[in-house]
Amino acid sequence: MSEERSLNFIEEIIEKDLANGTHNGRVHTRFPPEPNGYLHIGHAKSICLNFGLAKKYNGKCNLRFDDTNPVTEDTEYVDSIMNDVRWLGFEWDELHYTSDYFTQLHDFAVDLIRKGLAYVDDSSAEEIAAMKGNIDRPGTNSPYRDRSVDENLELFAAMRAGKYADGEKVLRAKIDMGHPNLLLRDPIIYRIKHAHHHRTGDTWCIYPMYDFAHGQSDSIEEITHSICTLEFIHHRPLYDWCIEKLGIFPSRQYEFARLNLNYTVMSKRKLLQLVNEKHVSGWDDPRMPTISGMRRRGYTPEAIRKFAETIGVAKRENLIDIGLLEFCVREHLNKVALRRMAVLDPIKLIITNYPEGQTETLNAENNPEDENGGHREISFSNTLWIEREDFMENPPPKYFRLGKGLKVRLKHAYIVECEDYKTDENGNVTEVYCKYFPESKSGSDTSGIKVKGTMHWLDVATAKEAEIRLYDRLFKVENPAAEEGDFKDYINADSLTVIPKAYIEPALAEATEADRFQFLRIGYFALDKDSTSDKVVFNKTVGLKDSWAKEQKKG
RNA sequence: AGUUCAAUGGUGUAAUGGUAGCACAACAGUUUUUGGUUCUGUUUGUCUUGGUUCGAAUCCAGGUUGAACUACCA
Repeated sequence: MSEERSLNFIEEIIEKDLANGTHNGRVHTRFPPEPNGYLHIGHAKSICLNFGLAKKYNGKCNLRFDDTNPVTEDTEYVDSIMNDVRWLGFEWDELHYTSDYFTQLHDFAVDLIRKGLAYVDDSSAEEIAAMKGNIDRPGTNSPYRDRSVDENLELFAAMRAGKYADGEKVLRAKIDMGHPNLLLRDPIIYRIKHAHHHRTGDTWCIYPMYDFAHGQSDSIEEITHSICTLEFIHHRPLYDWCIEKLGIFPSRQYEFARLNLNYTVMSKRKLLQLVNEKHVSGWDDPRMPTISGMRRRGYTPEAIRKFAETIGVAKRENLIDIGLLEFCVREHLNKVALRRMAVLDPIKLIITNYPEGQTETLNAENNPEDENGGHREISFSNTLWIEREDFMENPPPKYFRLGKGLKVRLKHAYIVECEDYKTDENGNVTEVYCKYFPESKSGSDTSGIKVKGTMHWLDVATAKEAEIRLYDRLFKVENPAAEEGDFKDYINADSLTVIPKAYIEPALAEATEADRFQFLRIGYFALDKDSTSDKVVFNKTVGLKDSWAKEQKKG
């Protein structure tokens, strides 16, 4: 059904498993976010991968909240994550929370103690860190490492019963303090936290660590292919160790390279800082690389899914050009966005030979890319708004817009020729005077006049006002996280431009947040949630390709 | 420094021992009542040194470069 396309390395693994009859041909993945922040475009890559694989191989994909740290997690994030996954176009087969497994996880820990593979350590965090050794020096055994099984059982039960304060004791796996992989030097698997959990409340005061929760949760759900990002590659031996020692369902972990986009940051910690320190208006600020930010800005799920497919999946570190994401957004919006006219920086155009007070209604197509897109009516008169940059007093060659003696077509209307203009005391152009050619009406042009340029415009009498917000990249450098010093030093101070009073077609006043528009010759726009009945606000999603701007840059 | 992973045009990603392809970007045209869109064409690449082989981007060895790992975070 789909065109020939090569497999990524994970698909190859799956197809090999399928061919070998591993798990009886069953494919089951999961997307396991921690509910401690909003999802971003990097998560979108992972979501598309995990849910996409399940769909492709007729399998299942779970959504599982990895909520083992009560102090950072919250239901606000749970709700936003579910909303974002659905908005992207995916539905989970099973919904789980790691916290639902707390009892089983606790029993796994007891099992490990019984097998002599875990012990309670009374050392402080500092002492444990000191005994850990480092990259080129082996660690040393804890003095508590050889406690008896019975003593460990008793102590762990006391930990669970709340007999100790936070940090007083931990449960550690007994592996090898000399192991070159630091994660295998007797990792902590349970810690004491007298904290309220967003789902289990005060039932527990001990919580499992990631490494003692994630793999077992995969195993409990009989996940066949547990896909995560490269930084977890060192955790895999521990993931496998737990499964092997516990003798539970053998889920397998595979790692791929996370998405990096230039001119932005992608870590939840950094995004949280931008929000908390008010560098942006919130998690859904249209400049944020979050799903909610992109949604608010006007990106579509189709565009994001296409992007995820285009960038591929591999193990090589990457830094993807934001231009590719924008290309995917334009590509989709070009097909679906309704064409409308808007003037962002207005000056008046007065048609001197068009009768004062006369109005006519013109018919304009909604989308030239869509035959069934229909038409709308727009009004025309002798006084119009046009874009300031569409007129020049001294136009250079190849300028296909207005200037004294130059002719252009007004989109869907007539051809006009500029005869004069007026400036204010500062020399700024305020009005442009043109004559129009009555026989050049769009659709019934018998004038025989050929023009190079077509401009957008608005009838002053019927145009409505709107606030328009323009966005630029949030950072001035390609990779702020890799730069010297604080990443926030590289924030682009001009990333937001607000145009308080622009003009739009009357029909646009009725827009909803679900609509997508192309403002002719400017770019794609979507209604912002800040809109009220008196004031509509539009966000610029992304600009149109502008080959004139490029031409000018060449000088 | 130890361990692990990776290295293909400017950016991504294919080629699974047999013609280095695709997308974006760039450039030149084409089309166009959006300087949008469409269509066509062009430029640019296998980290390095050896080895195996009739044949290596692919396999092997050494080197180089980059990344990750030393939270009671995930």
